[in-house]
Amino acid sequence: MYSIGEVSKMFHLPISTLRYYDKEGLLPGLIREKSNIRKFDERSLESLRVIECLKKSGMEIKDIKQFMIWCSEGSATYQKRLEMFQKQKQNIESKIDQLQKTLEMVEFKCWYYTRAIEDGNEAFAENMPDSLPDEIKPLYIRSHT
Amino acid sequence: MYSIGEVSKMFHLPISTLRYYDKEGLLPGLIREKSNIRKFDERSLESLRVIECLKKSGMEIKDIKQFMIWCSEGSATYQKRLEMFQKQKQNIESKIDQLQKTLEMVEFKCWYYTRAIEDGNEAFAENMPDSLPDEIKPLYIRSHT
DNA sequence: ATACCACCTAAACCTGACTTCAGGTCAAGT
DNA sequence: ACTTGACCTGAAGTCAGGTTTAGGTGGTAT
Repeated sequence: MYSIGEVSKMFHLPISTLRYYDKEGLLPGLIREKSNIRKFDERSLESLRVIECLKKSGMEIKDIKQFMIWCSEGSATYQKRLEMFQKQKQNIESKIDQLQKTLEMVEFKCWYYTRAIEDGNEAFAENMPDSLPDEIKPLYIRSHT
Repeated sequence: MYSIGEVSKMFHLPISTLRYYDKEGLLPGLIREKSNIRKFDERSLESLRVIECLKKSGMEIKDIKQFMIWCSEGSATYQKRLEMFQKQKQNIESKIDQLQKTLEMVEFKCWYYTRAIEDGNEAFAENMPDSLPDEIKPLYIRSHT
């Protein structure tokens, strides 16, 4: 059993954030000691680990809350929890795809300014993509579609 | 030359957002017609394309503004613009890495709930990772570190 | 001439995810 | 007795990135 201050240090989260998560219903199993003090057990810590992961994946607080509620409802909600993770898997995959495309555009811009610095101007940009090095062409094409 | 309404349709951005970008200094070259009406030329449209990309990469409005200002300052700022894109390239790469890790965790959870549905309970989770299928073990290990 | 449409501004409002504030409880140390 | 430190609460504040509102201008169609 851990106090809020200890958990704050363990997870590198401000105490205010832990209280906020509790208030928002992200820690449904959280226990209060006599005189109202929060006590985090192993299950609460596991909840925090899951919250950390779901937040990194871009999930919103209210959806994380729904998941935590399902967890506290037992085996009847396995299917819903699975569907939630399957949807989140797709969300993450499409985010990665989007970032890959953005990365190509940014790599193109790196090439572009490297060349502009060499030349001292951007005149080369006037007759693109014909004048492009072959390894840049596919970047250029995809960056502008 | 396009009106704000036309540009709004072309970029699928609300008019209010275009005005907001202008107010925040993201469109330094924007021209006003007699009687104060915004007119978007090819350069403004190219700015909007760049803004779209930089936003997708997760850059903040104030940093995009800085970039746009550098663009309007000519060849003296090529180096700064290059450095900005190089930094942004790294940001995107580490975001992708982070999402890959999160994806592994989410894939593990998909497997976990698929199994829980099969079994009707989560008892199998008690003696993990020993009881894990070999193809899940590496996921499990990485998901919890 | 009046109705309508697309445009304009400043300022207030909104959402999500926190953070800060003002004031209160309680156990332990001096 | 009193101060200190760790905890508690509800309410207000913050920040980014817009959106909405209220009121106003100017050109064209009936």
